[in-house]
Amino acid sequence: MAKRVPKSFFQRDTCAVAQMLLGKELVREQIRLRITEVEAYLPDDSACHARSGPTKRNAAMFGPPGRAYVYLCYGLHHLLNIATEPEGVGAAVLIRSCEPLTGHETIYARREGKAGAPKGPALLTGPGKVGQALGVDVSWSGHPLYQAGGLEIREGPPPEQRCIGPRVGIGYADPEDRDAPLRFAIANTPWVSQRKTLTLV
DNA sequence: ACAAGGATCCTCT
DNA sequence: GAGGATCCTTGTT
Repeated sequence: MAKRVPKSFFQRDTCAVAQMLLGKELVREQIRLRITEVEAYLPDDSACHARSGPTKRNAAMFGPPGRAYVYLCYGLHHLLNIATEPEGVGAAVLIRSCEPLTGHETIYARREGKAGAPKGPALLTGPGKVGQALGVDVSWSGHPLYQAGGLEIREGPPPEQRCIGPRVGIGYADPEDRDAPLRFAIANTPWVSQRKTLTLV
């Protein structure tokens, strides 16, 4: 298995971390997911949860880089983020989509709803689905992703080509933040949500 | 103490 | 393409 991404990887510009996360692997127990789509949430960003300063919910965003920030969205979806920037600065990268590499049985079991787990990319293209597949919840906020145990990020082959576009679901943000090209995805893969809004880089 | 709204997903038309 | 589910967080009174 590939080695873990070191702590130093996360201590740099949030946009750089977001783009370099494409192709890396999220590993928990027997599940391995290739990261295919991410979004950057920056300091001084009206779309970022940290925009109003630290709170009980977003505290992990202000913590040291390389740790998980998991929060509950719409009362039912657990969204996985990775804290970036030095301690005291509120910024993070949201994991939007993944391609399953191993652990399909567990993923299917966790994603199974009334109609069963969907076949194909609908299985994991969306941040709520990724959180569900990995079995994370808000208690994972603050968990280090650069050390053994629990949830880890490991090296993987970088994408040959990338896509870029505006972020999803942030209509409440200021126009300049709402339209900022801070969403990154691997090109030429079906494991990406909302592909039509993306353009090749 | 209260009201408002959300970094989504799924189903139905 | 549109709407409901569902409940916690946040800012305000």
